[in-house]
Amino acid sequence: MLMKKNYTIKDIAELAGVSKGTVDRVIHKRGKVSSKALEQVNKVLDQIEYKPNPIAKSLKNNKVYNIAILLPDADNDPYWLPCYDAIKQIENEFSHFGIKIKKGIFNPQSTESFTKSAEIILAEKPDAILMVPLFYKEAKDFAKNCVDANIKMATFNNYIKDQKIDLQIGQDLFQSGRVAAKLFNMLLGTKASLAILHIDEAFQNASHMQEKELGFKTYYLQKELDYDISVYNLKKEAKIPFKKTIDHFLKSITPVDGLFVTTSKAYLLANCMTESFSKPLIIGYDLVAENIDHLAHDKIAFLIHQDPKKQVYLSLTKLIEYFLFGKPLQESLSLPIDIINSENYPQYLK
Amino acid sequence: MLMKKNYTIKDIAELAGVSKGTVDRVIHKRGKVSSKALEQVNKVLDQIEYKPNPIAKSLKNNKVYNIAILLPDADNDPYWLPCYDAIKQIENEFSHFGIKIKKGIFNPQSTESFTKSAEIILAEKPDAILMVPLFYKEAKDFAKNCVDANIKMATFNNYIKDQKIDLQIGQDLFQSGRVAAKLFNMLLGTKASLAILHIDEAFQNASHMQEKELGFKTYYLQKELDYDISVYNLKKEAKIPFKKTIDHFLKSITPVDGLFVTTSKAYLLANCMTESFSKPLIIGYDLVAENIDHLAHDKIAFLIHQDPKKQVYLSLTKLIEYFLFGKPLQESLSLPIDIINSENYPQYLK
DNA sequence: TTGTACGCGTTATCAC
DNA sequence: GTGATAACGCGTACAA
Repeated sequence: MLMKKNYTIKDIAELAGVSKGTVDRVIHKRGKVSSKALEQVNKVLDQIEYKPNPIAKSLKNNKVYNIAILLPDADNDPYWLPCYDAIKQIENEFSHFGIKIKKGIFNPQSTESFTKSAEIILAEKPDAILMVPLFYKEAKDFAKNCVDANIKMATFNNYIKDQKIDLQIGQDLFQSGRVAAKLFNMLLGTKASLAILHIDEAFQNASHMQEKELGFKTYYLQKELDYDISVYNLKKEAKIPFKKTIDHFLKSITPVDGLFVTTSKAYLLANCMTESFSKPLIIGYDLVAENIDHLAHDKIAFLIHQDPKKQVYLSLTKLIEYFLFGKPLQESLSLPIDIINSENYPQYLK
Repeated sequence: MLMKKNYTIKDIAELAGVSKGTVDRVIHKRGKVSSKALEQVNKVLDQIEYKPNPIAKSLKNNKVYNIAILLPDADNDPYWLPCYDAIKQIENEFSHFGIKIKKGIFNPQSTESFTKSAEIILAEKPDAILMVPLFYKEAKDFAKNCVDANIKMATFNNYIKDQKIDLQIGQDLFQSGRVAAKLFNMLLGTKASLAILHIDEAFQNASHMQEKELGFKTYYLQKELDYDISVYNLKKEAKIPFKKTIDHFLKSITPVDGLFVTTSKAYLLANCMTESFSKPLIIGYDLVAENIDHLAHDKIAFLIHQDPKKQVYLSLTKLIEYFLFGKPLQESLSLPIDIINSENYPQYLK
């Protein structure tokens, strides 16, 4: 094994005493090579390690790769805002590599909106589609259509089971429920009463919330702790302000030591905490502005950061590396479950 | 402003009615261009946005960039182990971009070892040096020498002040002390007694530990909490096992509610915790194997993750992007202060 | 079955 | 001053 670093096709051709074309035919198994030449080239290839130069490859191959992203509108829910930053960043970084990104934006409260955007995107036949599978059934069907149309399929934020997806990036939601449970356990000791709150505009996040709930409950069961846990669904009613619904709810329940909010809406709860109420500890999700404000003022104890920006950035990077450099796509990747308190949030915000 | 995306020099030449060479001279300000041609080219450049193609650039420019890394031996302290993974990963990813990495390994307990490695590295005049400035004075002097020799200088893990460094990546240590303080505050309430432990083989980490201590104390002062805080330095004595020193220490102090270990040596403490002792809460630093073991068994409450792997990976990436694509180097960058408990550590370990 | 020549975009050199 | 041309490494079309 020689030690020189990067061999080119030209190098190999010289070493084997044949021409570049022959080497190329051997490497790409195009045939039309005499057994003698084949042997000579293979002999060289065995001794050295040949890796094609990805730079030269992508310079030559000035194909445009179209990647589409199906994601929710950020006006409806600021949780999605960082995703748009990630897209912009990727566009800047990879515009010269022939990467084009097209956004398909849908209303997170409307299944029809999702389906419609999905159809528009699919009609343009991009090379890959990255989507947030908020609506499970629709997303799964759509994923199947894409796979059939030979479009690479990736998801973030949620997972899809029972359907082959090329790349799935997100957080282990069950485990994040356990993380919250552990935090309460440390803060409250061996005995306490807790409430799990699924607060959402609509219930499109149902499976999302349930996985968290399950992880949360499982923790206490496994540790055999004397925790009393009740579960509530709070949904925005047609003409009633959300605040009113929550206020009413808080007055109606028997006081608890801790509240676990499985969505990014913990701030709605914190908003309603008055002096009169017994001030339970709140653990919620996501670094949206209003949550951070309450975290900084100790009205929220902890937030779990799902880092949607990183999810998008990573997903796109993986897809791009697949197209440009032929790196394999891992099927699924779980990102860290970041625990955030009033002292460490700033570094997560850039 | 036209809408076509990436203009090449050839495009510009055609639009301006001159040759590629002339356009090149205008763009690179090499002179030798008639005022008429200059005007024509500038007119085109004003209307479109020209960004040179970094791929073609680096294909042509097949220069090798040598980057040297001065970092501690991982045998002495497993904390550094992940850094070596990061280096390997970078080598794989960028070998085709002409990036060569050379390691200069030193003993973290020996100033001479550092100086010697530094000299060897400097003698080879790499394009950039990334180092861990464990020994402040020596590192600062060395940094000055590098800057004078026109070598790009980067640091990770610790910061250097009063000396211009091109890139500094690390964690805000003062703030990480505050994070630990906040965690104790949440676990222990408004009144408690704590001990800060600086446990180290030697004291090369002095400034490191002191910044954490300062942040920790500052938190309680600012919040005006009734916390009693004592500080201890525990150092490995020549012929006495560290365990014995720590055991003795634990028996000698008045019991406290919490122990804050400012180094990665919290496991040494946890090892000595017996049933008889009152079991104070321990918060320490770093995901080394022994710490994680205690974390998983609830002998350590929290660990703060400094992510040395990410620090190295990011530092090297920034340097490489500077060389290959001319991206500017930010002077300093603070990474997130990750809070780790028994439920979320696995995702941080890959 | 082979070798050669061309083009991708940039840069540097060399005639004109 | 200027424009044509070679070179970086790869893939491929085409000629031998």
